[in-house]
Amino acid sequence: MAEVSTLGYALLGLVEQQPRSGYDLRKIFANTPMISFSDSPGSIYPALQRLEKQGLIRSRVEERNGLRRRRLFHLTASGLAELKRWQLQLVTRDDVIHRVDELMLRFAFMDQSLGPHASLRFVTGLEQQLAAYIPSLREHRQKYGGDMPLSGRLALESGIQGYEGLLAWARSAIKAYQNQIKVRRNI
Amino acid sequence: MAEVSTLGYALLGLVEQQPRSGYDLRKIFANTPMISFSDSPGSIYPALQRLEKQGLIRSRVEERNGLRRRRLFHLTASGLAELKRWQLQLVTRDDVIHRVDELMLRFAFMDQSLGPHASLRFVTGLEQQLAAYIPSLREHRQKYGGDMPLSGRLALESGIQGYEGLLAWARSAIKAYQNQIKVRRNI
DNA sequence: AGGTTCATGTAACCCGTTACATGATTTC
DNA sequence: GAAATCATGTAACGGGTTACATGAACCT
Repeated sequence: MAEVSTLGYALLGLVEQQPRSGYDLRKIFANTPMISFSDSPGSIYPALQRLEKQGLIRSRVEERNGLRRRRLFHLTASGLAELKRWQLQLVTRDDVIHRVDELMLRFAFMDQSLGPHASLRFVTGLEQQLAAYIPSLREHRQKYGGDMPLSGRLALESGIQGYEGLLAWARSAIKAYQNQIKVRRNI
Repeated sequence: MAEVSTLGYALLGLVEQQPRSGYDLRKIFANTPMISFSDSPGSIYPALQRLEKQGLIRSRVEERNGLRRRRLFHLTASGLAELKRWQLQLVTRDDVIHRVDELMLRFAFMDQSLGPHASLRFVTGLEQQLAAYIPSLREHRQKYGGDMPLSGRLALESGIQGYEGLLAWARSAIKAYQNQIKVRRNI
């Protein structure tokens, strides 16, 4: 059976929050910071069909007095399990290099499906992978930076600063979760 | 005639620096910060074939005494023109939202093909688009941040900080080019 | 009556991924 | 002589992009 695409996981995370129609999902991709996903019907409706075929979501047509009918999708038990499996994977160096956006997506819905302890483990893993990867970029800059034209050097610099910013973010996220968990325990 | 993919432009930029073989290009994608591109032969060799069919690169087989022969690709005049056309496009809001990586790629090879004035125009345009886009993300955080679970809020925060970091980078790049151009003029 | 928004789809095309395949040369 | 590296390809598959298509309800 085929695998779930990044878009597929975004859809799973959104229909977990509440049952939604294809149109709802398109609006979210068009109007919120999830705008980095395409809101074209040609990507979303086929993706929903695939997820339903795989048994990860199910749909029913909602009849609404006066209003147009629409097809509402909701998550199944196996869809929730697949969502969790995907989120629980260890953060790898490869994720950090090739799939940063997907990492953030995995994290964005994590509290709602797995709770703060899993989220804390995730950002901790991310912090470690970033701390391990960034030095290799710095080394490259030191070795070859002198020979590069200014635009090349600056482009490399932008990559390094992007990862450094992410590392700083991960560290502040760790603290935020440590605080939250401590506070919860004291209630 | 079909268009050039992001990978295609990366290849054009690299063979502009010097003639290179498919294997050279794979090694660059495997061992340098351009590692965010895939180094699989199944992407690179077909991409090179497409570029050659489009007349943007040309190849000759290099015979090397003792060493294996390899196919060296070099940029054609029309390839250089296409590379420049792609790089000279105005930076749009859509670029900033959907194609940040491609923007950096456009910039990375810009000094070598177009010179510092074009690079300065590019980072200036990028700075403007970022400065215009970021407030809409901040607004979203202010409106909906309170209702979001911690992981969602943090994920949004990471996006905002990423764009803010890029904005700071763009401003420092603008200064770097202004200095460079001033110095050049005084020689 | 006409334009906009709501709402859901299909189909062709392209390209990246993954896996398979081959053979020469260098190194140990 | 075996393993690693050099070097170049092909083929099936899947999914995203773009464009096309349809129709109901709402607003003016």
